Amino acid sequence: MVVKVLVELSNKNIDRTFDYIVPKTLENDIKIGIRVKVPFAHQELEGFVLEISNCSEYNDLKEIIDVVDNDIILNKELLELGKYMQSTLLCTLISCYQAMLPKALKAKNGVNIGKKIDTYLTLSNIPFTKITTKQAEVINFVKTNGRVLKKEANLISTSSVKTLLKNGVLIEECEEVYRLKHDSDKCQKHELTCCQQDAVDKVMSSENKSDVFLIHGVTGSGKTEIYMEIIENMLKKGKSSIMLVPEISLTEQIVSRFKKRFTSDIAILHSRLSEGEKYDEWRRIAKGEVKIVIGARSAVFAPLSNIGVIIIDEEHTDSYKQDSANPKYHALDIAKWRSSYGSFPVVLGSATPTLESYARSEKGLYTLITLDKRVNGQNLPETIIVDMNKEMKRKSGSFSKKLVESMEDTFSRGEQVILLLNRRGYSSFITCKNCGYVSKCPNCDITLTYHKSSNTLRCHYCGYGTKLDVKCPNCHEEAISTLGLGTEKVEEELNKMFPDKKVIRMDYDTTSKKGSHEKIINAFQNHEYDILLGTQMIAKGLDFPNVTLVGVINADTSLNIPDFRSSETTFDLLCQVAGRSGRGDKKGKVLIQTFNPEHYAITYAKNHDYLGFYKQEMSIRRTLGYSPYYFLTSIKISSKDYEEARDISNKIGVYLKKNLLKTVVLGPSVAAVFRINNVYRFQIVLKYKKEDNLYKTLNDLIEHYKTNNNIKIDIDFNPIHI
DNA sequence: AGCACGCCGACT
DNA sequence: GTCGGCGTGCTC
Repeated sequence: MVVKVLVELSNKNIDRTFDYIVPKTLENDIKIGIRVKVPFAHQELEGFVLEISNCSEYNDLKEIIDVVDNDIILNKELLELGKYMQSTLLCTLISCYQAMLPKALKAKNGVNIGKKIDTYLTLSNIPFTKITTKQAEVINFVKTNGRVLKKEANLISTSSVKTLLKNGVLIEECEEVYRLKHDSDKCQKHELTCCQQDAVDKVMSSENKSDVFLIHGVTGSGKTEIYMEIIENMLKKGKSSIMLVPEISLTEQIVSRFKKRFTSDIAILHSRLSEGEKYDEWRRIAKGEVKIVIGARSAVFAPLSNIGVIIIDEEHTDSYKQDSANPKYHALDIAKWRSSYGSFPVVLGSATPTLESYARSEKGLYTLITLDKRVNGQNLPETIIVDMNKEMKRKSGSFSKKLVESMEDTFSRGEQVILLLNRRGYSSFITCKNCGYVSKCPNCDITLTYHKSSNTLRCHYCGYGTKLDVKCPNCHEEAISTLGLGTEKVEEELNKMFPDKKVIRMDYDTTSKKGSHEKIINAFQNHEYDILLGTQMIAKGLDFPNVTLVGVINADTSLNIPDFRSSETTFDLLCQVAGRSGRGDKKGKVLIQTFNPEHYAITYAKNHDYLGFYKQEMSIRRTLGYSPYYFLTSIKISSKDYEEARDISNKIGVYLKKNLLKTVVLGPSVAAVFRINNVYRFQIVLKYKKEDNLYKTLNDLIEHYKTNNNIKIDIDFNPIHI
């Protein structure tokens, strides 16, 4: 027996299978999709069995060392999906398979996290003759309880338990235990409105078709109830469901709503679980013990069988696209592939769909379902734009008079306030008033951010940190001062302005500890605090009925990012955060402070006018030749050697221009952040509508440079940021 | 990704 | 004369 094995190393040079002989003793354990241990280039590696055959073209085969799994890790669907990803994303096959699995199952780690096993003891019917007092105690303990944990019986006498097992008086049973506990108090489902029921019916009518639905529903229009109803309908038909939600909105709030309705049929996958917990959840899914999976991006790979629907909530969220590591996949593409593989619908939901999705629904590729009413019957909150250009002349700090007054008003009614500031840390940057020096990271081309609590300057790219010195390192004057503002500084201002009001801050720094996210939300929910101040992570999904005022301290930060999607991001963010106001039965209000009061992203957000924004942004995208009118692909070329990076980038640019005749080749230019961790980065952007030569040309490019370890070529199709 | 093989500089 | 630098190339 010969097996074709894909080893765990992700390298273009070995992005193929290698043949191994299976020793007779292991032949019975071999299945396609399990992991095996093999000798490979003077080391022992793990790899996946992708094929079984009885011969090989290669005649000097080595033997596999061992079999790692009993059960199949990659089923037929996932094996095929990986190949699809490899060919469309131009990455290594092994990286695709590894992206599908919890870390504990990536080859190599398998050994470290084993299953957690509990051992139980029961009484056999073998008669016992001679027994000691201790043994009698153990037998009695087992007899009265029927089935006991071995470790509990061991407390009486370990040696007695051992003897009784040896003599066959006791029987040992092993059971895998899952580390996550699921509560099981059922909750009543809400009565659906006609609009909601209509949406459910539409999706259910495509039950066995791989159709895509786009639910465009204003914040508070009850999309979650629709999802739950669809899932329940599928459940009744014996089908399973996957629901993707953005990582940051995967809070206990949402999860408990689902757990209460679907009890133990549900598995949760998110980054705050430990590796062991993730592995357990994955095992429950793979064994068919659950029918519903809720999770962030990678949950789209959940090994469920008989899938009825994949739902992607807040589909405009950019974290559905993996953009840091390979494979740079978009969960939506994976969902679509699985939907055509298994013939079931995909449901996308958002108050602010991506232009791409909305354009597809206009073209008839997706079925559009619009929900323009909030379920509580409330209108969307009144939104006021505050022109900070006028305010600044009064030197009023970060807060306009209007915002302060509105806050006082809200507090006087015993209601709560959410403040959004899209910038963590104390202030944006540090500068010298004497010579204009700006502190930058020594490894990256990035301005350092000041964090007051630790009195340090930190690089948000590589994590570099240094103590702040009041003396300017350039001109040696004591003239260092802070410019701009961050959450820490605003918190300080708030404490001065409203000394009797309690502020809780929620940003990357205060939520990095496990469970702190939940704690903050719960404390605010219980009105232990009056003000929730945070970065964009407060904008999504949170539901606080007592919040009637949302203030956006500075709407311009996201507007000023040099990216073609910055208007869309800003519009989305403002709509999302505005949706946090007035969710209960009280009227909500939103205040947006900005230096660009006329900007269309802000004015359309003020009027909650998605379509207006959509039309204007689409016409801009059309003139500038961006997505969704053109496809974009970014190619990053990086090297520690500046000259080599530059020269090869130029060469690649020439090569691409010669081979891609229907494509606009932009660059090479230096990447947005030219230097990160002392690696120099260049970028080429391709713009095209249809380019038949694209994959061949890029594949040849990768082939050509795959042996050069000094140069890294990174391809990102439909990048989120360029 | 590792690790060996291989061909050139400063030392016991 | 040898030890060891890391450039190139292979891994069933």
